Amino acid sequence: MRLGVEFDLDSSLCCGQVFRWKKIGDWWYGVVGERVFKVRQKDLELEFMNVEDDFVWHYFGLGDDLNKITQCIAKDDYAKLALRRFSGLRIVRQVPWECLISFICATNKSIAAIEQMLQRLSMKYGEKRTFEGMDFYLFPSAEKLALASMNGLRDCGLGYRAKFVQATAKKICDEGIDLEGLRNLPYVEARKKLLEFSGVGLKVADCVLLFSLEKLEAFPVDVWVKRVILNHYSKHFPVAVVKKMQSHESLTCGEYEKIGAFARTYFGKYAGYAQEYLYHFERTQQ
DNA sequence: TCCTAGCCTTTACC
DNA sequence: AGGTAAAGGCTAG
Repeated sequence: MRLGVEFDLDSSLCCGQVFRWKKIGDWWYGVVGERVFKVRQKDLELEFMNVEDDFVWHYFGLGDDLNKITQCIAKDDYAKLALRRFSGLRIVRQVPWECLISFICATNKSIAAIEQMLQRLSMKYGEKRTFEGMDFYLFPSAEKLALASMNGLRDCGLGYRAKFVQATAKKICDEGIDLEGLRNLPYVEARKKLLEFSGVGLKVADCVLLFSLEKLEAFPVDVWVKRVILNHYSKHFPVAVVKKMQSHESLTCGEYEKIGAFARTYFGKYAGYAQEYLYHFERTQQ
């Protein structure tokens, strides 16, 4: 596929929004829903195998007007630096179910640990598919995880997250919840529905909204984004609020909402894109 | 209504 | 080797 738009495959898959892609040589191998396929990029050429054009177009968010988005969120020198550093990074359209479970599991875990956990879950409970002589595993269904034993889930390294995963899977099965359908709700209402799942607070909900439900105004605030705010945007907050944010590591709900409200006012309706560039930039500045 | 403290497991990295 | 930080959430008070 000849790209008529700006895109960077590596940045998009390495910025911490997805956990199950694997690079072998210059090919990225992915499992999305029932599909197992591979993708590689050479400048303006995006090459892929075992998947259709329109799926790739939608999955990698190639329909997003990145020029417009970039202009919109380039509000200051720091944001411009991050935008330039990872130009072409796009928000991927994940499968909501896998995204929900992924970020429920992500609490208090580093990215390497999250990847390992999700891989173990998939190998244990997901269907095996063979592609190019290699084994890949679909992400397990809600039915499968709802029936999984607590010890089985804990063996995958989930720890206290096991009961959240099981309860969420059960709720989806029992109530026949259509996560994809949340795309049709406005941001605040879709968020309210997500918060009803156990193991889902404001941060996890925002990740699911941004990375799978196309709510580009969602602005997930984790420890890294909090550092970005304290180090580069503190002048936009009252001194008392900044002092309180510095005093303890985890955010209160009130502080979280204040940061989100600021981000949507300051960066506009594509605040989520700003978050992803800033997050990735902060993390790679070690 | 909002905030706080204590607790929840495991992994990776230093 | 031991300590700490890691894309946090739940509950009681």
